[in-house]
Amino acid sequence: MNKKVMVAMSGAVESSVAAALIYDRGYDICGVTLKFFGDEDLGLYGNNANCFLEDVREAKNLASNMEFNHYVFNFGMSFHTEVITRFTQGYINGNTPNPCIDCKRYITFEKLFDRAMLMGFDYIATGHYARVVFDEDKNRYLLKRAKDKSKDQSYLLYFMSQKKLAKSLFPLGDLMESEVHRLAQEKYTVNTNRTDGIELCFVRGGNVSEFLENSMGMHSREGLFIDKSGKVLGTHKGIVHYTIGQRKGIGLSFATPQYVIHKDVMNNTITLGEKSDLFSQSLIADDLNFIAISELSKPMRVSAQTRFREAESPAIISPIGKGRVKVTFDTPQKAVTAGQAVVFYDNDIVVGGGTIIE
RNA sequence: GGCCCGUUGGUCAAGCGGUUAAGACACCGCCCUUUCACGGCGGGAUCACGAGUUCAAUUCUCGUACGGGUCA
Repeated sequence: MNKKVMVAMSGAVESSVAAALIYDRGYDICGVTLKFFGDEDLGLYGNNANCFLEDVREAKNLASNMEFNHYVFNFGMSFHTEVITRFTQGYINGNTPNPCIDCKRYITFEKLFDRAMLMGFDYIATGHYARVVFDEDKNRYLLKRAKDKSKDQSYLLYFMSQKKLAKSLFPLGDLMESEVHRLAQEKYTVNTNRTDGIELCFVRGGNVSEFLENSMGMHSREGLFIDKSGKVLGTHKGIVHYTIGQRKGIGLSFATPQYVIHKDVMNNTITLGEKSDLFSQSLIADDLNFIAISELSKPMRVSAQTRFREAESPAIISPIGKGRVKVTFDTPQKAVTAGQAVVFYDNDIVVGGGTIIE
C-alpha cells in the first residue's frame, strides 16, 4: 500500500510543483489549501480574500489534472491566534517579530501537521526550499540548506522537531529554482505567474503601521528621536513604526545617514546613530530548538544567521541557563534585532536556532 | 538709527558672468525579498523679489523684503 502524503498547496508555483513531484513519486497524495481569512473579516486583512479563490483554483486545477483529492481547510481562527496575535504582541513589546516563521511553526507544522497525522497520513509535504536527511551515525534527522542557496528557506524552519522532520517532505530541496520553473512549464503545466507573495500576506500593501493601527486598534504615541548622548533630534510617529537598522522613513536630515540603533519602549524614545553604531559583537536568544544535537551542553562553534536572507557569520554559542544561549560573533554583526530568529549552521546543516531577545 | 554679512531644491551646501546649477542628507519610484529591515538603481531645483550693466547674469551694480552680526 502506498504511503499517504498530504501536500500543503498555497496556489503558487512552488507548492504546485511540489505536489506534482510527490504524485510522480507514486505516493497516495491529497492536496490541501489553507484558508486564513474568513469571509466575515473581508477586507480587514488586505486583499487576500480575492486571491484566495485563485489560489484554490490553481490547486484544484492541478488536482483534477492529476486526479488526486484536494481540500480546503479553514484555519482562520488558528491563524489569528497563532500568527497575528503574536505579531501584534511582538510589536507592542518593542520587538520586530517574523510572522512567516510563526505561520510555519504553529500552523503548517503544527495545526496542519497534527490534522494530517490524525487523518492517517504518513507525511506532510510543502514547497519549501530545504532538505531533510537522516544521519545514521547521529541517529537524527537533519535539516539542511536547499541545493539552490539563493532560494534556501531552512532559516524559516529551524524550529522543526525530530518527530516532524521524520514526517516532512520537501521535494524542492534538491532542485534549482530554474528547474522548478521548467518543470512547472514543460512537464506539469502549472501557472508560473503565481508566486508566493512578497511582504506580509495579511497586511494590505505591506503597510505594517497602518495594519497595527487600523486593523488591530493599536494607537501608537508620538515620541522623541534622540542621539546617543540623549540630545533630542526630532519627533517620531510611534515606536511600532520603526525597527532596528531602519534608515528610511526617519524624515530627518543629517550630514550622514542615520539608523535606528535602539528603541526604548518605556520612555517611548528612539535612538538614532551612525551605521557603525549598528554592529554588535554578541546577542542573547531564548525559545531555543536544536536539531543536529539533542541539547547544547557546552560552547559550540557555528555559523549564525540573524535575519532571513542575510549572510551567516562565524560565532560561538554558549548555554547560559534559563533556556538561553549567548551567541558571540567573530566579527560584529549589523542590526541584530530582538524578535527576529537567529539560526545556527554547521556548513549546510541547521544546528538549531532561537529568538533574539537582546 | 548707522555700518557690515547673508538669502541657491525638503534640509545642509558647492558654483561667482556663458555649466546638463556639484555633493550629502531627506523624499519619491523601481528592483531585491514568503517578516520587518538593509542594499542596488533611478527621479526631481532656473538660484528671495524688482530694476539696471552686458551679446549673455544664479554669478556684477542699485533698490525692496527677510535673516544674522556689530556700533551707540
